[in-house]
Amino acid sequence: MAVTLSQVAQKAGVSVSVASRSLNGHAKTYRISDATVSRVKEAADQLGFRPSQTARSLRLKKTGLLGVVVPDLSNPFFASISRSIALAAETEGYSVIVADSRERTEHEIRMLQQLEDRQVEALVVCPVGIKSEHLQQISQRGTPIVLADRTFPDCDLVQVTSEHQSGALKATRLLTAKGHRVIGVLQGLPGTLPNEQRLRGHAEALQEVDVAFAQSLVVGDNFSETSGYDSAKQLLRDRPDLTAIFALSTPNAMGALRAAIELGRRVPQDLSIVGFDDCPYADLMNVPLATVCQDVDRIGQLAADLALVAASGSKSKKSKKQHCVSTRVIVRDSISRLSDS
Amino acid sequence: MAVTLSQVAQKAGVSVSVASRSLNGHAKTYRISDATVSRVKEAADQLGFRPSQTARSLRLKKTGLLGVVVPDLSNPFFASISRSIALAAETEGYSVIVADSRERTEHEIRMLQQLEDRQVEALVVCPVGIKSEHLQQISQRGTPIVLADRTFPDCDLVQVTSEHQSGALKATRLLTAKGHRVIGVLQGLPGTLPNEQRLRGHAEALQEVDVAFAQSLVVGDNFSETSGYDSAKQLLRDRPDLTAIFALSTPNAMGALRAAIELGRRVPQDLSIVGFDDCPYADLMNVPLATVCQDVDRIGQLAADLALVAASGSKSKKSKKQHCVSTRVIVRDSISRLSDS
DNA sequence: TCATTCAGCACAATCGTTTGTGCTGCACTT
DNA sequence: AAGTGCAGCACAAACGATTGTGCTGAATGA
Repeated sequence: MAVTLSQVAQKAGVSVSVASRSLNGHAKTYRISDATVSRVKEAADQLGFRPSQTARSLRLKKTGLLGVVVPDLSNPFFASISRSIALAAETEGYSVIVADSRERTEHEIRMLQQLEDRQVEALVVCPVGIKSEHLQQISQRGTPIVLADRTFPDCDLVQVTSEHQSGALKATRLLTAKGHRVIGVLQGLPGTLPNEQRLRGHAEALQEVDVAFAQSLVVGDNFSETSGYDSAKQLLRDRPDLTAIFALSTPNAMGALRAAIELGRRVPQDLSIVGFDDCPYADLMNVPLATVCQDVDRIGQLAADLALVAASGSKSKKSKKQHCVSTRVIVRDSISRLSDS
Repeated sequence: MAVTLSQVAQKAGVSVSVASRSLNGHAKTYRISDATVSRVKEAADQLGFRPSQTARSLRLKKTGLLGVVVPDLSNPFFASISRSIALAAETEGYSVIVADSRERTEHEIRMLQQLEDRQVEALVVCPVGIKSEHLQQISQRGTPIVLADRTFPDCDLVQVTSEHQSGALKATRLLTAKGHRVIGVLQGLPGTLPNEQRLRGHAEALQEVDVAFAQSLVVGDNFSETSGYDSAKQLLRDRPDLTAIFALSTPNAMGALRAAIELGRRVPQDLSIVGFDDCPYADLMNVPLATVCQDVDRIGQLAADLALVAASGSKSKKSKKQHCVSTRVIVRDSISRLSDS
């Protein structure tokens, strides 16, 4: 159906090799006359020739494809990351294949396999779970891989992550500065680097005001709204002395907000809430949620750039592995000063 | 780097053709002995053979790729559509390349070109703008194309769209039922099918209560928040008699909400607002926004299915062109009964 | 014993590019 | 006039798979 190079060559009255070189700008180095070049170009134009990317991928061993795997594309956080990756990739002439692992490692593995088979030149993965062997294997098999968001402490893959610890530090400080001392934490997936670093930052802020970090105040087991809702509800019942909640994700925070409303706790009068990550229209929320927000665009762009650099040879293994993107605190109305009664 | 079929063949002591057929289940039809088949399979396993998708794409003229173009991947609406497309495609063994047209026709054209060059087997496009020639051309060149969300009235491409008119009818009825008669409309991009059909539904609802549709109450020129904000602010100033606003998109509605707050108009006491499309956590908003929501999952799934069916031959042009997905009204607190003062 | 048959495989073309190398003339030189 | 050089192109081998067809040898029949 599509017009091929040999048809162009035929129309121009030359061989395919000459046609190829004429169109690729290799004319000079292969001594092809200007007259021939323009004849070829004209023929190509007239026929509407478009080189088959599939064929050149095979020949050049370069697919121009970047694989992206995220846990949930409908989550604005991952959607934004995917977007910035796609935009960054496009400026380099790459296309991105996105895959949704549906928060399941088994799917993640399958999607990665598929992408590897398609010979993507590099991968950007926001992993689910806490194991990284399958990722390391891919890397060892030769496909450069960049981890974003949920990375692994002990793993030597290239990683892009936010400054979780200092972000959490700043978040908790917002609370301690207002007098809060009994602060519940709605955590995400335990064992993941973001979660642990945020906990550490939280503990650090507590230490600044001489409060001991209490594991009993840390509840929840993943980044979802259900986890936030359930564990917040439990915590609010168990600990009447609780005056504030630090939620380690936006869904967690929304779950907390919902729980608070249902339990008749007014935010921020009865309960202050700080979240992690922003969400669209957060300022128009029931209670505009104070939060530490990550620079999703930068994360995506950086991850894409690192992946593409890795793809373009440069097998100098000495390049930096850990890349951190700074966070930004957004103060909104969900925090109130604790009346020292 | 990767292990090829010929390596497998060599290890098994057979020719590539035998190896190929052994692994593809064509053994019987080509009279290959069971012993040979298992030898080949074992060799493939041991070497970790994975067939090059690039090579088989070239040979089979099937890339197994589905192209998706959306105006803004960070918009939850398009993110969700992309996700359901990706999930649907995956079950059929397809991978999807997503491209973000950044709300610009010029980018859309470029992305489409790129996808065509990559020989995607079908396209799902949420077009920007109001021209469809470039889309028709692609279709004519042989790549099946399915339009979603923003479709074109006069165009004979396969389309998946919501029941905009009946949706808008239901939305406006929410307002007229509460006594509202002077209703401002924050419209999206004029000329697009969703916009026009929603306007028609709105007018239909007005007619039911014997109110003439007034063009002067229709403001705005695209689906963005800025458009909603600016035009709402203007409208609220110009028309003190206005008691309600129907926003034709979520960003438009959010802009209106922001404008209302800034102008000191309480929602819903002073001003009722109804939106189109839902957004995450809408129920936790400042004013939980009543809205007509589209079934994004269904839209994506349907679009993907149609695209893939079109890709799989079935050149029976007699298949249905226009596909409609029903909408659902979500009543929330942003509407109040008009006190008949 | 010779021809026929078919099981079991190998050969080679093909998909559409890119690219190393070889071939043909013409213009030179001496 | 024979050799040298180079401009200008064509040939053909890859890339890694799929697939139509041809080849070989053993088993069968007569």
